Amino acid sequence: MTTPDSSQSSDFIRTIISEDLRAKKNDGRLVTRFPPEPNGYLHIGHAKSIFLNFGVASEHQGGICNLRFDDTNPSKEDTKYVEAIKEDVKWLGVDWNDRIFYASDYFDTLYNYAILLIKKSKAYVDSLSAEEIRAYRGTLTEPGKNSPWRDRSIEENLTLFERMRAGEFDEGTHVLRTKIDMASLNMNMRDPTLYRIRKVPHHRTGNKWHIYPMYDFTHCLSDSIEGVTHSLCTLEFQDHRPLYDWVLDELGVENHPQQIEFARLNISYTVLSKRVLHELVDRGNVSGWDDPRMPTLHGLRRRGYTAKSIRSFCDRIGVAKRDAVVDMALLEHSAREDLNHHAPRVMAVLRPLRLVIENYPEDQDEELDAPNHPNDETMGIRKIPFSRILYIEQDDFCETPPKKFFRLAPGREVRLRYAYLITCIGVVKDEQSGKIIELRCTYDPTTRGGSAPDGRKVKATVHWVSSIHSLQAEVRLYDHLFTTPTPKITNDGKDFTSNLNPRSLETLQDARVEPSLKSAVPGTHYQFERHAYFCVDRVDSSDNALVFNRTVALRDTWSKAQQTKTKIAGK
RNA sequence: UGGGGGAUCGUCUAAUGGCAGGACGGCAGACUCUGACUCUGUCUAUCAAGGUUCGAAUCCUUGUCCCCCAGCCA
Repeated sequence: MTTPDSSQSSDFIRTIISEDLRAKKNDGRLVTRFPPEPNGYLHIGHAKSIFLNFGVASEHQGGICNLRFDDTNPSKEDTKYVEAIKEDVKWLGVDWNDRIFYASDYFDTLYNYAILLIKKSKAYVDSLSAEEIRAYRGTLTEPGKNSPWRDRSIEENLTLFERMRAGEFDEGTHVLRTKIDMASLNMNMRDPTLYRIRKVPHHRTGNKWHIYPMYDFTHCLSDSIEGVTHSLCTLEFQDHRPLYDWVLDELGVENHPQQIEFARLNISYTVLSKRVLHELVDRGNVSGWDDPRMPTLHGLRRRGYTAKSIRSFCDRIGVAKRDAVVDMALLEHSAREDLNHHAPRVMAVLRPLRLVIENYPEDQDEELDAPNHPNDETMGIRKIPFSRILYIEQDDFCETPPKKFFRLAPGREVRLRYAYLITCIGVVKDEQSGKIIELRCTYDPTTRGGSAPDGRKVKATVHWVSSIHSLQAEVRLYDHLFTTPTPKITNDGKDFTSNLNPRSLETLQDARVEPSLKSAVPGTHYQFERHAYFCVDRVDSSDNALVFNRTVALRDTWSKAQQTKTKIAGK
């Protein structure tokens, strides 16, 4: 079990649980569970549930939380998803110890419970087609009507159900349904289906079964079997709670957990629906479940989000019952907050502009000391090579600087970070295009390290790399996957993909990074100073082909001010 | 127009009859060898209308708006 987080704020679920515990309900036991279906990858919405379930259990003496795969639909599920889910949960820092379960482990028990219901005359085999069942169900405002097969004898039902199990019937010919009330105001209570025939192999039980139990039958019983006390799920299951309780009551089980619903997570500029994420993967809108633009845990991890930042994000958003869309900026803040402490600083020039220091000897170079973290000496220092020809960022030079532009300009002096003060004395342009291709500068040899003996100040410090010493790298700049805060809301009946952001990925092939990054280990986090936090891509990066993913940009009041100015000017 | 839920700063979220608070965000400033970080100040909220009460986000009444439900998905 993970360590309790003492700073954990309370929420309505924790309040209920604390009260139950104080009242010695369930003999003072606390058992929760995280029940993913292995039909896709986990996303950050699942992280919310994981931290809620495992978190609340860890906060109480003796509390436990199970990891349980809800694997009742073999046509959609796969072992590869089971493995990916386990990896993600582990990555989040959650330890389920040996408490890993599968609903499919309960298939025999579930089958016997189904027989019990039949014997109690509370379930029957229906031979209507799927379409007919739908038609008989009625509508939201009209009651349904009983199936003609509803009054089969217990013996006939038993025989038919056994034959379903034995694989004697084709898919769709029969189902086992409860006998509740076709006129119920709650659609879920109109004789919901318990079992359907599926003639596909299951990733864990192989060909043993030809019938599979439905969620409403499986979930409550699995909870009960595992001794779960508090079954936490999302809001859309509120209407299912009467059925959850009905099944357990009818079967007279010993342990009857309490289902409590909370609002699922939504984040602006992305989608958190496994179905939709599946579509993005299948249609090739992204490179896969682990595309760094995806809100999946695999994607976020590859993008450079840390488990800790995701946890603090989940702590911050809280747990409540109202529908909400959390600002993506809050997630980004959580990333910066963690990375700021831990990511070593390095210099990288994303869009290089050649800079020649005329008074620096051609055949000379030297090494300068640079701290790995400006506010944390314990992270040490590294050497950075300096020479006559450097690269700086194109954005750090402006031939006709606007007001408040502090960076390099003709005749202006700035500091090269941890190096020297330089002054721009000339600009070389391409004769054809007029594009600036090189800057001519002089340096002040007395300013080695970056400060002037005479105490003079400069308004800006720019980062740089030495041209011959620097390394080429590919840099992937990621932006929001969608252009609108609520991607599922579209105009003119268009598909949600019409809101996909065409600029969600910009790849820079000619970035130059300092040589200390030579053997950067995949998955390592860095701050490219004055740019952003980056993560060495765990899939594509190697010693001879460095690839960096931008996790999240540094806050940038300068460019923000520029954008505001442009916007105002555009009006 | 059935049933089940929900409405508090721009966004999340506290306050369970007693000062509407926190975080993100925005704005302004200080600091700065990252226009970062940090720090300071500041901005903005109880869905509406009635009622009960010394006192209401909270209790009552009547409305309004939003979400979910008609899978042999979970």
